[in-house]
Amino acid sequence: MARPREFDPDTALERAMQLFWSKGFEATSLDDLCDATGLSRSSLYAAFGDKRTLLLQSLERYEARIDSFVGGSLDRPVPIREAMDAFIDDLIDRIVAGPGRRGCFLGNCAAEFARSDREAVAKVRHGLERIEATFAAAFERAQARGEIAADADTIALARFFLAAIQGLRLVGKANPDRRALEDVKRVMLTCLDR
Amino acid sequence: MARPREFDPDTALERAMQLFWSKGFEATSLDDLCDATGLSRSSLYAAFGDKRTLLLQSLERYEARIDSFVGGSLDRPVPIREAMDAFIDDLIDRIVAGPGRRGCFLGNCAAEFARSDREAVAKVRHGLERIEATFAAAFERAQARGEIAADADTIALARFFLAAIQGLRLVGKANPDRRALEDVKRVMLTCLDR
DNA sequence: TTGGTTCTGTACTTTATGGTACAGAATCAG
DNA sequence: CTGATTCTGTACCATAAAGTACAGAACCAA
Repeated sequence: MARPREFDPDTALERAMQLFWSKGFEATSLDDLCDATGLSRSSLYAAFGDKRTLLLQSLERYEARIDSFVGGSLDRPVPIREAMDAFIDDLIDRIVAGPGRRGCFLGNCAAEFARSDREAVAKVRHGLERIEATFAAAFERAQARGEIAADADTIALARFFLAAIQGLRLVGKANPDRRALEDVKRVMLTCLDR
Repeated sequence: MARPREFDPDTALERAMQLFWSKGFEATSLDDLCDATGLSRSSLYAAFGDKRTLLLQSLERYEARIDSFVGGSLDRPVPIREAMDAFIDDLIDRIVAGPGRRGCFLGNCAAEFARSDREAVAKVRHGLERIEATFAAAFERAQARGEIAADADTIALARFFLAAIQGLRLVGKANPDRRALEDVKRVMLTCLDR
């Protein structure tokens, strides 16, 4: 062992992820990344490999975070409908206020890489499936509590909410209008009443 | 008047649009555009202005086309639920088969330009609102026919389907799995039964 | 035919990009 | 203290990009 690192890789990755999330992969230059992380090119490359590898690591980081965020939001001692309502309301608040306007990092990467990077898309799919499973688990618990019809298909519901929320966030980018987004939310939530 | 054009601007724009739709704006180079259209740089610039202007024109072209496609799909002599089912099934078919995997051009641009190009986003919003209106009109007609509950909010329904379909197409990019997408469709359609 | 005008293709310029080389600074083991 | 080793910053390289200049081809009017 010799000279130790002068930076914290964890915070550097966090900053890189935030930047990729906000600007997308192509639109983020290495200079941008160096500015945001405070690292020089050499340190960046030594620590994380090239730009694309850094993106893949950012995706993994995001996946873990978003999944635990979703899980935490839905695993509260309130009816599932109430929890979902609050969860989506929170998303809408952030879209309208601005910071949520950058969408979901997974969704952004799905849009950007669908045709060009199979490995990145595989990571995105993995992340989406994980969120889907988290939704499904919450719906199953709610079903056991009698809050969702016993014959409801919780997997289908999970897939639906996954897609609908991606759509909400995407549409919100172009039209961050609270009323419109709340209309979407209201109809979405009726799918739990059955 | 002097030397006439050797190309058809309409087909050139069509090809440019297809390319932007498939690859996105940043990832499409001028060389790509010249290859696809068969034009030289000079002709491209003289006819359409710079790359960004060409994208904006592509957006307008797409908007008109997608709106008339949606309108045509929903304005058939069948119950609205059946028409929506067929419409979404068609989307799913294309996603699974491949060509639909590039998503909706409006959605792609929403994702790519949300933060970087207000004018492009305004065009996207305009297009989305137009589709929303087309959905709403179809739902109102269906409501008048008694196929949708008289107290249903057709605007909210339109906004919901707009977002949900964007979500379906986005998720389909990362995971073009027919069963999963049909699950999403099935739950979506229940929102018309009320 | 001819002259003015518009179109087309090539070659170029400028700028920005991702990635690398390398010299020197900082550290720890012995 | 010393020297091997790892880290950091600067300078650099090659490439690709968007956009432009310009010469010459194609056309129409007279």
